[in-house]
Amino acid sequence: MNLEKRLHSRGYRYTPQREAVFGVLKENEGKPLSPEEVHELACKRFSSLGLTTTYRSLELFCDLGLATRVHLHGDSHYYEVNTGKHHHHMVCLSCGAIEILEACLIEELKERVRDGSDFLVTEHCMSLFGYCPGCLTSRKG
Amino acid sequence: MNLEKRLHSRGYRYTPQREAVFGVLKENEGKPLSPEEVHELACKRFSSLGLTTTYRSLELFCDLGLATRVHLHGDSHYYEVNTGKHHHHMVCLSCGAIEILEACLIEELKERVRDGSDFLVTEHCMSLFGYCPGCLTSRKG
DNA sequence: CTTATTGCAAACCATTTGCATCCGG
DNA sequence: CCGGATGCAAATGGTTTGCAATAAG
Repeated sequence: MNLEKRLHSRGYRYTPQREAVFGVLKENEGKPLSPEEVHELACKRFSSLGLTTTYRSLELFCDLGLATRVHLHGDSHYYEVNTGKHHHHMVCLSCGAIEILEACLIEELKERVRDGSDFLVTEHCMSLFGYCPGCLTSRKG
Repeated sequence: MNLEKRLHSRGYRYTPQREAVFGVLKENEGKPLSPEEVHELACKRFSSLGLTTTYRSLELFCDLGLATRVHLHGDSHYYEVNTGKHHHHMVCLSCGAIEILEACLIEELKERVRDGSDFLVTEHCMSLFGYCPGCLTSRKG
């Protein structure tokens, strides 16, 4: 289902601003972007796009399940198009590069939680930090 | 080693403000606190403590390895005294309660990363979200 | 005495909100 | 046309910074 139908099916309007923001997310699948970055890129598609609208669109897409918030070390938020594929991220502490990590041991961990307490786990977030291949080699260089 | 010696050994001064802030962290071992919360509690020990000083003390303690930043879903930072015991947190989405989770599968995950890419993992953060035993039972009624 | 530390006020910066205008349906 | 959506400007809230006064060693 495309963006227009998704929006209409939930009673929202299909606007060029939303199209621009969503287009940027899709084009950067797997690369978490800050609202600022999204705005800058989306302005190339719809030049008069306001930053406020960018924020509001990103939140809306999260509500609709079209995008997800990514929680990294930093303070600002990041957003990614929701592909349905569960994954985490590895962030390079040197250059800031972000790699996708498909491995996730949450199911095993949930088992342990279930055994150890009555807490019901419904969500989780995890990020790994370290050094990417590029920074490792140039450092040794 | 106590706080006074730790500070002096690194050339910092031992002040009642720092003592108050550190005391609050120690007293709340295992319970991540926001700077605001730390400030409020520390004021009971040193009433004229400024919020700015609280922020600066918390950062200093992290640098000295006496405290650690905790990364939860929310936007504000949390701090915890550093006990040396690695652990994560489970946050209740209903009442906000935070439970300590000692289980951690990072070593297994590092193995997988090592096999799958050249990324060198040095740090990680993880938080689980869900519902605590109390909220689960009261919800069922 | 010397200078790190403190507390205040002001600056900062990402994000949110109020509101008049605009435009999708 | 009508109400949701937009963009601007102003407000917000957590955090940081500048600076003169203070106090640790």
